[in-house]
Amino acid sequence: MEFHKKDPIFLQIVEMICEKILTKIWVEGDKIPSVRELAVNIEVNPNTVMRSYTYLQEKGIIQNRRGIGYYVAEHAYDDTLELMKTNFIRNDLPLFFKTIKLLDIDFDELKGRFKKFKEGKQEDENQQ
Amino acid sequence: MEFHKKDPIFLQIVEMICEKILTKIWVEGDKIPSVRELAVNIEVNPNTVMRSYTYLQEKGIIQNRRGIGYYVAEHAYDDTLELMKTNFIRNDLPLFFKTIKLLDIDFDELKGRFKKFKEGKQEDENQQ
Amino acid sequence: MEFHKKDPIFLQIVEMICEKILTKIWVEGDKIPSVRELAVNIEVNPNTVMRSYTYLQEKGIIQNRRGIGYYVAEHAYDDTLELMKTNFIRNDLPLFFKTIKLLDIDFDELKGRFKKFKEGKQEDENQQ
Amino acid sequence: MEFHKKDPIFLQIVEMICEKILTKIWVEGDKIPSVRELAVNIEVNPNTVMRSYTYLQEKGIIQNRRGIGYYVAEHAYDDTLELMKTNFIRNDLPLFFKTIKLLDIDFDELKGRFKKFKEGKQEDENQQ
DNA sequence: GTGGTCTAGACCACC
DNA sequence: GTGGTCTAGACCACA
Repeated sequence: MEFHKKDPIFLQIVEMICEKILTKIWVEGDKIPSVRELAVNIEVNPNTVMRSYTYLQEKGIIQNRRGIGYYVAEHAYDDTLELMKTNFIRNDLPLFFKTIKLLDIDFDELKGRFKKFKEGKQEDENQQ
Repeated sequence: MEFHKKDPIFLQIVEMICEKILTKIWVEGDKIPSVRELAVNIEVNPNTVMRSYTYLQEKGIIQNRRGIGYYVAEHAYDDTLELMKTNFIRNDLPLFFKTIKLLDIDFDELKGRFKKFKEGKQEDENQQ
Repeated sequence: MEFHKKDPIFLQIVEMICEKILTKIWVEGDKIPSVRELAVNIEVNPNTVMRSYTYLQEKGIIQNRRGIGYYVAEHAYDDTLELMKTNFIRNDLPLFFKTIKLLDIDFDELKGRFKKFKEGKQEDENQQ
Repeated sequence: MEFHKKDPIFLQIVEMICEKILTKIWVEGDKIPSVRELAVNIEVNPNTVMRSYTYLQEKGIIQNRRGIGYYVAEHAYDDTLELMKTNFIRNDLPLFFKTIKLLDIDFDELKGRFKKFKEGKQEDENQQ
């Protein structure tokens, strides 16, 4: 897994997990990889993965069964969607709008790009 | 000037300057405030302002005339626009699209929000 | 480490690091000293070392692994050589030639001097 | 006149004057431009020119006749040559040698370049 | 432990 | 007056 340096790594892991849940790759009740296992897979310090899991547990998206492992919690899909949506609308969107306006970018042109993006990424979707 | 703590202050200063240039408040050849002057104005340490100026000079957006001060460089407007635009398209846009798709947000609804945003900010526009 | 005062210290540190890379004392993938460690070693403020590292990172010669430290980047040797060589040919050489011509210095005599220089420095070579 | 930012401007002016003397464009006894005149010509603060003249006067290369102006001093040619030569050999040459060695540049190839340089610049020589 | 940012204050060379 | 560099020391987030 590759990380950009804009956000902390543990948040990028969180996001990766949220994606799995939103795309129904992982559904409620599924066991997710152990801290160590994931750490090895994505070549990251176990502490960092631990931090991601703790974060997600606090948000109620995953649950720990002691000695067994972490599981996708009940209502995880809805909670994740809710969490990311409010986050997006509160934080990302205003900045996004500000930039579009400042750079004088045509919103309709963006729509075209978005369509292409959706189609172009179709095949990659189930990888990884 | 107020700073959020998501980005480092010196980058927020950079952005502030870029905005001045993009909105033509500062145009090519204009002298910009001296390091110390700006530092006092926005209540920040001169080192921090210095860092912003150095950064902008490396990008070719401002230029130093020795012993005199910093000036908005030639082609600063075009360079700034270019720089921010490619940056936006390469980095922000893909992430933005990815999130919209993942959260299944309606693009046309966004357009409505954007219109409101633009109008809502109308009155601030001519302040500085 | 001793510094002359013609150039800023942080650039002398940069040069020192480039030399280590060019002489293969440090090779691609090597971890270089942490900011604090080097700062103590060469008796300089950590900020100054930080500045050197940031500079080198921008040039793509070293890379940061978050929370771990700085490493000599891929192709660092080639990049460094390339960077210094073009720099030398574009900036130093013309000035050098201009001066030699102006002072009417014999080029072949210089060659002799250079040989002596090379031999005279021979014993220092393997120190660090 | 254009200045690079490696050296202070006043030293670049000094050098420019030395060149005029070494190329015999200005010879002993010649009146050189007044501080103000030169300052206007090369678009520089008069104080800066003044500093150059003072510097040269201290070195005995130009002389001030009060109320009249500055003149190229006796033995200016020899003194300039001497001054620049020792300067070159003491400061520039060792650095130059060090770099050539580090970058593993062939000295004989340099000689070829120098020849070309000499010829290529032939026609520019008497301008300015 | 690592880097990264910031403040405060000093000193210097240059214009 | 201007920028530029450096030190000292602090604080923070991240791995």
